[in-house]
Amino acid sequence: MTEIKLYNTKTRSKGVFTPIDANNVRMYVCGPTVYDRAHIGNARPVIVFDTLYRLLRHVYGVDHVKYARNFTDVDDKINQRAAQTGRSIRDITDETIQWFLDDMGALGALEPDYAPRATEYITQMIEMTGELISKGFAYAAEGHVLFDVTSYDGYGSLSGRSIDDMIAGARVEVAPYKRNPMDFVLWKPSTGDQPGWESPWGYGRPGWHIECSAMSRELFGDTFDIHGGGLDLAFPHHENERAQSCACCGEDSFAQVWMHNEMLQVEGKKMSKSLGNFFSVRELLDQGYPGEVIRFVYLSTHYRKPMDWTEKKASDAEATLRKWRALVEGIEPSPNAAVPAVIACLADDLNTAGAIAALHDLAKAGKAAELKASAALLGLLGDELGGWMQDFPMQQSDALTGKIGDLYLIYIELRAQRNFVLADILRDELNGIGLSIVVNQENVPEIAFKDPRNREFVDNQILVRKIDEILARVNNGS
RNA sequence: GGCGAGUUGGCGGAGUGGUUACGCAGCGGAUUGCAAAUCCGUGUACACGAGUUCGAUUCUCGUACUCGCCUCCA
Repeated sequence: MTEIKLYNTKTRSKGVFTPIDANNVRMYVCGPTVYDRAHIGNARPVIVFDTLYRLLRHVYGVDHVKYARNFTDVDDKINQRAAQTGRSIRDITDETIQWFLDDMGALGALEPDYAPRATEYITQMIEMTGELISKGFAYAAEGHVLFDVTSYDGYGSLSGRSIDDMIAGARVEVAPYKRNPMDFVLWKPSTGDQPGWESPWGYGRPGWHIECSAMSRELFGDTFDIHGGGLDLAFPHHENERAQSCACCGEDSFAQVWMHNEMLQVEGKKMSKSLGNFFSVRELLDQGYPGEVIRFVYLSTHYRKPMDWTEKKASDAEATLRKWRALVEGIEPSPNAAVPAVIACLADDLNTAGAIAALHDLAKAGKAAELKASAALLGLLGDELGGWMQDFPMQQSDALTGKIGDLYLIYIELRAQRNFVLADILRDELNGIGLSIVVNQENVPEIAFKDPRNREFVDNQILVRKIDEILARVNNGS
């Protein structure tokens, strides 16, 4: 069996992954708060852990791996959105969840085995909160229930912080009902217009962190294998999750391996609305970047390094995928033809960049079946993401098609007359307006759009006019 | 202030105590009317200083710089 090594945030080292039960490998990944379209940063953990999911299924068998990713559908941002728009919370969360699934599906992400919604596990959260109180790790005060961070010795060990240092930093919400400023909310009161549930501590709603503890316990039991998410979640979210669960269920309970992906930047800068480089996955897709290209770009950088989204990378990725897809077209890979070199890279703490290099080797050697089977482990070159190769978003008008036909005939004629000077001028001019004309191996010219997704082409009339101008100049020259 | 990560050839980006990453671009050649595509060939890079070592880009320490988290955030 392939030996998988993973970097564990908890131990700050890479180690051999040994599942608790190889027949039931369990992975829990923090999913989105559903109030808006997923931005491109949200996509990183989805793609990273989707790739890990594929590897685990490859190694342990499809039926022996379970993957859960939650939807946080109770949150003040959602409440705010509801208040602003006058829509119901359920309406907003339903719609956003579907968006998320659609957008991530477009990136080739498999759907997890479980996609629990927080609001469907309130009972379990209330139960766990009560358990924490009775075990002396939490206390009720003014309608709130708070976790007492000083009651749990291991608090801070996951993210490498000490309570004293953090209090010194003094960036915590101070509240009169807190015994310690670092104490965090398990349950809080709701007023009339906020979502809420009856509880032993009054009408209220859960704090953010308790949902993952309660849901992973319900789905996976007190202990499971891998917990993943973005590095920004390490503190406070994961620290608090772990404190709750380990306090409640025992020190060695909860996740055995903690994995965190690094953050994403755009053209070298932190993504932010003020810089104007903040965009959703949907926007990227609508701009014409195929989901597979986006996925390839993400996988080109190791998940524990900051990743920069750039147009250059996207166009490089597209060129590579075009080549590879041409190579594997019509190839039926044998199910287990994935190449050891690729598997070995992925098994080494998900070295996707190394795996891609190994795929390049296969492509260079012309090993199409191996390439296709190996790429499938990274969720690439499958039929489900291949549509973009045929896509031709630009609609051609009859007038444009006719003009291109004219150009084609003229070019052939010029070459037949061996009037290469004029033929080359025509070609250069066409290049200038985004049309390429290339003579193939059979000596037949082919006209193509250099960038079929170029927005300027949407207006065919402009292109027709430009072609007319070129034709006029060429005719004058003849 | 606290915690952490990074600095690799023109660009992107892996990895390794001594041997070619890989991709793109570039350069040379084949091919072509010229191109494009394709094929062949080509690059000795690892922030700086010190230490460990027979030998360090790779380990240790320090310096500089960059970045992230500590507040909702993947």
